[in-house]
Amino acid sequence: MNQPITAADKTFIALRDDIVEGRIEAGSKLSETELSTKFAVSRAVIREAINRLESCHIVERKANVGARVVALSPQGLIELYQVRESLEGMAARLAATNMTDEEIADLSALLQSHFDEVKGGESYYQEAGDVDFHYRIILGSKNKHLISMLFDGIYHLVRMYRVQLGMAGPRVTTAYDEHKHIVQAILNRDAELAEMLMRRHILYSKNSIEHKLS
Amino acid sequence: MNQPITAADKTFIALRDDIVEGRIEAGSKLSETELSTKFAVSRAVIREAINRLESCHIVERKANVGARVVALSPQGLIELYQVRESLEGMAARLAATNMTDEEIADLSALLQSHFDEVKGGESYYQEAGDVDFHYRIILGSKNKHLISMLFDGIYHLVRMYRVQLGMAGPRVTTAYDEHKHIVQAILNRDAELAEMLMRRHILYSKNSIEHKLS
DNA sequence: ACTTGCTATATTGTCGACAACTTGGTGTTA
DNA sequence: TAACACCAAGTTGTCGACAATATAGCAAGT
Repeated sequence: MNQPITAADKTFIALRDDIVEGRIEAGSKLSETELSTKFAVSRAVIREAINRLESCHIVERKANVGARVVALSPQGLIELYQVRESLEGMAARLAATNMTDEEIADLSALLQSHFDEVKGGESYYQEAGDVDFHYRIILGSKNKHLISMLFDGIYHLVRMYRVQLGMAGPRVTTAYDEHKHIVQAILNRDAELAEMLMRRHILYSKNSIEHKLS
Repeated sequence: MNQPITAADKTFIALRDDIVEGRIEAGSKLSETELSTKFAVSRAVIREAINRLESCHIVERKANVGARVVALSPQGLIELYQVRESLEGMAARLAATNMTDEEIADLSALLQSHFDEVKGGESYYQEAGDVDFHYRIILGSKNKHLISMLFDGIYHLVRMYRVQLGMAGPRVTTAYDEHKHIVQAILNRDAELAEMLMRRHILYSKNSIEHKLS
């Protein structure tokens, strides 16, 4: 799926991006016929794309009625971060035992490059870097279910909230230190601590966002 | 979806049960044409059912090649229980704050009925009761994502392992005590403890299963 | 005016046929 | 014999048409 092959793949990704980026607004109805003309594919392809979006929890469907883009709400965001805390905490725990020394070294290098950017005054410790950090740890868990749940499901939703509620990326200043401590715990193969630190990290992140929203 | 409406709903559920119960064996290929004759529906319906099975992680699909039922492995079971530990732990934590007094009372009553059964010598503290207990706590979390991930995704897979690797339900003797302590923690609104106990409970369960397998 | 029931319309669900792709086998060549 | 190209059969992907269902609007009755 990294290389979209079929028309349904491409349509799924295009539609998902349209929704996540807000070009199709949250809560709006998805008409199959309308979309099929817009994307120049048959309704079967659109239906498959919508089905996949549904399993990502990006749209909701009712039989014989149709599909709507999910509505964003503060409550929904909180629930999302609760799941993130749970899953990514476990991912950090597993990563501490399952990552190879090489992978940990790479992770350290990534962190160092972030440090250089922050120090350089660019303060360009933006979403891309943060996401990359979390990605590596999730992959490091080597747990198929964790990986797919987070990558295919949760992360696009998180991004949708980020984009549409206009949060300017993750917290720049303190997040770096938190990342550093997590890497240190993984380096020490301290699974318990890695999980705890990751959960705190996400909890702080959630609190920060809630604060911005209020 | 509780009441399957469309043909795709019914086919999805029928197919899922066939796989979980082992009537379609793990690792086997799913031919769309073959299934469409077997269930007397069009291939479109079969395709939708298979798509949904894929998002449950019950089958795996490769573009232009087809779908296979997932293969069961000790490693897969371990990964599954890691996710369960993570998610159900969080569910217990949330349940401790989000369940109503009434729901907690019902949960206590359920536990009591289990106690009566165990005491009555029937030792009929079987899967149904165990599953019911966990269901209520998951629902008590009031977290949509948690609920759907566990109900639609994880639980059918767990059941598939249970049936096909022939594990005779959950541990009868000690599980009751663990359940009791979890309920007590929820009753005390002690979220922290509830999570910890639930995680232990699932961890023990995993260890018990691993022991049986070896 | 409000409710009730029907009808018309539009949308989703299902189907069978065709197109595109993978795979295994065959034959050719070095 | 090994390697390569190609062909054939079968499977999946895509399409347009038809059937079933929901929704909005109108009409009639109280």
